Amino acid sequence: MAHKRSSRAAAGSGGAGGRGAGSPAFLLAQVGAHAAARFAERLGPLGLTPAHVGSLRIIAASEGASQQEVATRLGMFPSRLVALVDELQERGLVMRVENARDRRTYSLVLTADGRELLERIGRVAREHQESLLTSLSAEEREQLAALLRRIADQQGLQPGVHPGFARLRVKESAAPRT
Amino acid sequence: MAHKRSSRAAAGSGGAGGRGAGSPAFLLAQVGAHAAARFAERLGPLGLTPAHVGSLRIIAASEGASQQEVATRLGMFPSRLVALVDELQERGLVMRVENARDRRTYSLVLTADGRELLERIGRVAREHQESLLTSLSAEEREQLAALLRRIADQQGLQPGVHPGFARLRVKESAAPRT
DNA sequence: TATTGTTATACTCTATAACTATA
DNA sequence: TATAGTTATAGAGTATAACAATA
Repeated sequence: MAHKRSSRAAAGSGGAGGRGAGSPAFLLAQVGAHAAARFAERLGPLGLTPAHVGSLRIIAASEGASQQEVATRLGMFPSRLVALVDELQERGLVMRVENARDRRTYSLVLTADGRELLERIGRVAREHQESLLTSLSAEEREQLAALLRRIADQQGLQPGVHPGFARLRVKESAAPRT
Repeated sequence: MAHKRSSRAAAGSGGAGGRGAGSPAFLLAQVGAHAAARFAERLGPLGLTPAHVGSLRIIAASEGASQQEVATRLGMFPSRLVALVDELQERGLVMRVENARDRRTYSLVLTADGRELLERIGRVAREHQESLLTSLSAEEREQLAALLRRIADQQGLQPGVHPGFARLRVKESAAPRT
């Protein structure tokens, strides 16, 4: 049903070559955005956003870290993390533990519910992946992951940190100079 | 320099398996967002956004289409396309040609400058791709593209249409039910 | 009455900048 | 004085709804 006879042939400029709408770079952005959107959809019923999940994962991976540290790792502004942690705390997923040595800081810790939810998120993520990569065999999935890891490493991306967490602003810049 | 000894090993839950921060699905979203952000950066000096470029490409690929048609293909609201076309028109890249048969509609056409700029964008896109995929050989790039095309086709993605054009809203949804 | 293009309004989201309390 | 966390403000961006012209 989804196959309209190699649907991605025309549109754009060249053919299957290396540029335009069919280029690996564009496909990467396109499929990646699709993957992110679908995952966000699956998170909806849990009342979570991708940013929530990213925060939970970082907090779980670095127990006791301060908000500044977590914000830095996620590449987001501290003021933004405050709101996220507020929400996670209200729902009993995360605790702000007072730090005796420096009473300005809090140590962020997951609650039991938080850890439980994280496991549930893991199941949702696996369902999502299965649905997304259903057209690829196990070997092909590993092949894809290997290629992507190479790119991610070379580009200096941090594991577990989605660039969308830090909303990079694209300056409108000055004159067009067409 | 970028290699901190297989940097993406820890963080998240499992190892290199299939889930968490190192899963193909997450990598796809992560690398895809990175690719999109970098491309947007390169577009900055041209005074363009990815949405501008997407519109230009669709208009070029379907000369004379109405705004409704273009908006539908891009998956965006007509009211949003109006603003984009306004800007493209102001800069002499696109023309709204009156339609004799139906005077409610305009046929969107690229100007000579528009076509020229589109070629320039093509060069920028190739530079971007080269910089993004510098760690992959030519065969590996084609391999990657082939895998992504399979996913895109199976998922019903339209060639040349980035999901980000249609800002899908993720409802906060009702109760968490943690 | 329905549809195209347009304009106007409201809303969401986020960066930035103050502010406080501790150091 | 500098820093962690917080709060408040403002600005960008976009969906939604209303509107005018034409079919």
